[in-house]
Amino acid sequence: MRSKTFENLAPEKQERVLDTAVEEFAQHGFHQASVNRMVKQLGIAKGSLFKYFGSKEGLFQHVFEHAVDLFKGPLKAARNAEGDTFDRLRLSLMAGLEFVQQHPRLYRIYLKVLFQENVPFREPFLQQVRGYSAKFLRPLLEDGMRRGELRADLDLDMAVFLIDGLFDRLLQSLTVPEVHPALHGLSQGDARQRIDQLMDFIRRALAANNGEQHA
Amino acid sequence: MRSKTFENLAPEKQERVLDTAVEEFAQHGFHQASVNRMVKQLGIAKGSLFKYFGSKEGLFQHVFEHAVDLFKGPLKAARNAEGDTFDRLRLSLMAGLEFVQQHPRLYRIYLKVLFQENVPFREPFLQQVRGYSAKFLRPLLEDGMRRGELRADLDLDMAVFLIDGLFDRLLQSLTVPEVHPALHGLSQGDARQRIDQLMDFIRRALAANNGEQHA
Amino acid sequence: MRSKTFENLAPEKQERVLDTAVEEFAQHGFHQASVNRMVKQLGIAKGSLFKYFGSKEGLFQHVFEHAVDLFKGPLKAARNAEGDTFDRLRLSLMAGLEFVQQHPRLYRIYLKVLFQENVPFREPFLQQVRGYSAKFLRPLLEDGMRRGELRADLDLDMAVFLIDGLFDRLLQSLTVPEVHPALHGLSQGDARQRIDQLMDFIRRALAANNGEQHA
Amino acid sequence: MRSKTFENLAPEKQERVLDTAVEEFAQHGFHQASVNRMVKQLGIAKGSLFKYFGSKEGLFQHVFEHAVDLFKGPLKAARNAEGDTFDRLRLSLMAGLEFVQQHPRLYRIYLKVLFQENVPFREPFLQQVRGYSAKFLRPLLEDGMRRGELRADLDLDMAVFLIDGLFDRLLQSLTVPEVHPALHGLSQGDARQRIDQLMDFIRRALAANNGEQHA
DNA sequence: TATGAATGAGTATTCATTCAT
DNA sequence: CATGAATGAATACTCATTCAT
Repeated sequence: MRSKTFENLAPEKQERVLDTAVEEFAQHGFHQASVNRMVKQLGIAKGSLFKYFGSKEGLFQHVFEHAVDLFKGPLKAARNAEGDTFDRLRLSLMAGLEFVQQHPRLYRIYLKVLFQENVPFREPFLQQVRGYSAKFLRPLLEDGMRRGELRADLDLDMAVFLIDGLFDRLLQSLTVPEVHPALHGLSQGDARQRIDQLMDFIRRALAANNGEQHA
Repeated sequence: MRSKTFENLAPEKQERVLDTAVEEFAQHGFHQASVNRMVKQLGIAKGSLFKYFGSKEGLFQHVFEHAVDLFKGPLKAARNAEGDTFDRLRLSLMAGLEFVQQHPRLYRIYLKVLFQENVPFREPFLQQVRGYSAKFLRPLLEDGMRRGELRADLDLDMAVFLIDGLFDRLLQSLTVPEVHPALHGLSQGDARQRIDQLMDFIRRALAANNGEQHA
Repeated sequence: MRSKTFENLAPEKQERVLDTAVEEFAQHGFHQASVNRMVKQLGIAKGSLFKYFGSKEGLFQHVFEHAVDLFKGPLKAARNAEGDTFDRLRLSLMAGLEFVQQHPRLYRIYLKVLFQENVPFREPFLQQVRGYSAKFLRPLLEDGMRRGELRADLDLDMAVFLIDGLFDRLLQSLTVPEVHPALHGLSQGDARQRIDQLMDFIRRALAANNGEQHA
Repeated sequence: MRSKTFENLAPEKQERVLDTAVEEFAQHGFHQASVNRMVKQLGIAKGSLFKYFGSKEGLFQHVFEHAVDLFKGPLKAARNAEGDTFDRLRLSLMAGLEFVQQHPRLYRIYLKVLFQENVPFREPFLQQVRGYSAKFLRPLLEDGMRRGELRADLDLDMAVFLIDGLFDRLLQSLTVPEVHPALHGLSQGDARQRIDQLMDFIRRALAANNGEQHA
């Protein structure tokens, strides 16, 4: 969707456009976001933005692709992590936390899209994120079972669901004020403690030996 | 907000109006919902709807209050449930499941409101729902600790957060297609099996004796 | 326009309806007045008001006729006043002042109608008020000329215009805040003084002997 | 309030828009004026008018400012006039007359605003017009007293009120049909005669020597 | 290539009036 | 006779999109 016109722009201008769009979409979601506000904020002509992206939808897609690109880094790092299954899970959670802390607006956009129907690129957007579970979490757990670190009777679907859900919820709680005010805005140390507690829960629920080595 | 005019209407008409509004809000959320579409769908004059509720906001509030009323029943049933802590947790989850299965659109509205800012009555709406954890889940867990059914070293905040998050996620997965397609639309039996698996996780993570009696 | 239905009402109810209408029209003028507000204020059904008067216009006409009726009394008193021309002019001004002080809302309605086109019954309304000059002021001045109390070279049209305009302006200034704040809300004594000053002006301008006997 | 968009328009289009707005506001007053009618009359899109002025209120403000600008010219001319106090008063009346004859619709708007509450910019609007008396008429009369052309016992407040009221009334009568049909639409010569008569009245009422030099 | 004026279908909301009960 | 639910054309205003300059 993004035209060559946009790619020919000075990189810093491209960045400014992207940043403004991210801010607007994060604050208002797709439908309530206003192209008027964006061009006003940017100080460029309305026609220009449409030349760059064709439509509001195209602009949104650009933001989406950018977010996916940014997410690839931490994911790859987590994928290559070493240690036992739980160590690697913990690292992937930390990677997620780092991402949402560095890109809170992208995370907000994702959360807004989650339950907003009629948002363009919603399906590919969500599939991409779900790909995390399918392509990363599941293999990790399969590996954990092969190694005997996880209970042999574990239902993989359900384990993926459990971890995915808990991780997601914890990230929301730690970063988005309105979901669980109680856990929001913890200090670095407290956040780490919550993460440890969560990992403890997961170990107890999933580990082969009831997580006793953990004590 | 709801005027006497509306209360004087024939009950079946009240129901039709409510149903149409629920459908519209569930599909589009508050801002994208269109009063025009609603009156067209209902076949009534635009002025009538505004006579009934004063404003789009008033109509939304009516829907919200209706939802809260509907939710009180299952909640009360769950509150009075007997058995050990895990039995009671399970029953409350079943109550939640029954509610979202019978009123999937109300659940969708709630989910849309969660991450939509600028929605009227958002705060009271969410507080009402959060009240579930605060007034119901927490006392239940406290009771479980007193009885010695839960680990003595359990952090209550975290336990509430964990269960609340998992229950919410499971309900989403079982009822809202776009969140976790894999778990959506299971047969009754399969859904029950998923619930059992989830309860097993929770027991392992929380029970005093590592849930061994469960085996 | 006023139906028999209305005339059959209990007099105190008739009065309440009239009073509410006067208040609404005085506050908002004809177009901005709201029938909704009136029936709400009155606690009667909307249909009833329309039964009584047929339309908003009919209600306005009723108010108008009521105002004219009320105005007849002071006018008659002023007409029968004794003394020289200037004494009688002064008494008619005092009569006008008393009227607008006792019925400020009716006066406000008149002022709103003055420059509001598209107001029903505007022409008859204004003609009725103008009748004051034509039927009362002009004969009084004619009489004054016959008696030799007024300059023989006086242009009657212009004299009527002058007095009418000044009286009207003074009443506005003394009773309606927004026209001439400087003169509004004077004490009884000060208002009387202003009236004396005005009469002095008029005597100087109109009297046969330059108003010297006045000193 | 007026946007750059409007200022960038071709001057003749700006004029057409302004003219249409003046016509609409003069005919109907602020509240009854219809933006729909204006754009229909202009043959432009509804959105355009709102781009130009932001709101109906903004459009009204533009008209108001335009009127004030137009009024500055005649006022300055009157201020610099020479001659005795009455000559200068007469010239200022002539200036007013010329203005209302050239811009009758602006004068109608002013008259409508006078007794219409809830009109935006009403207070500044009226203050601006009242400024005429405060800044122009009063100094002129003070000067007249210093020169000994006016009676020494004159109450200035009252004199300002008198002249202001009479001038206003005369302008209304000469230009707005519904106020005093008798004086409306006079020929140029007749109008001039009326003005002379009015000035004669004023001289008699205010002059030091009872206006005898006038005979 | 950038601009920004123009568009027009869309939004929520109001209100005098009608008429079946 | 009184009621008040129903009407629908009207209101001011928004906004993504187009296109001539």
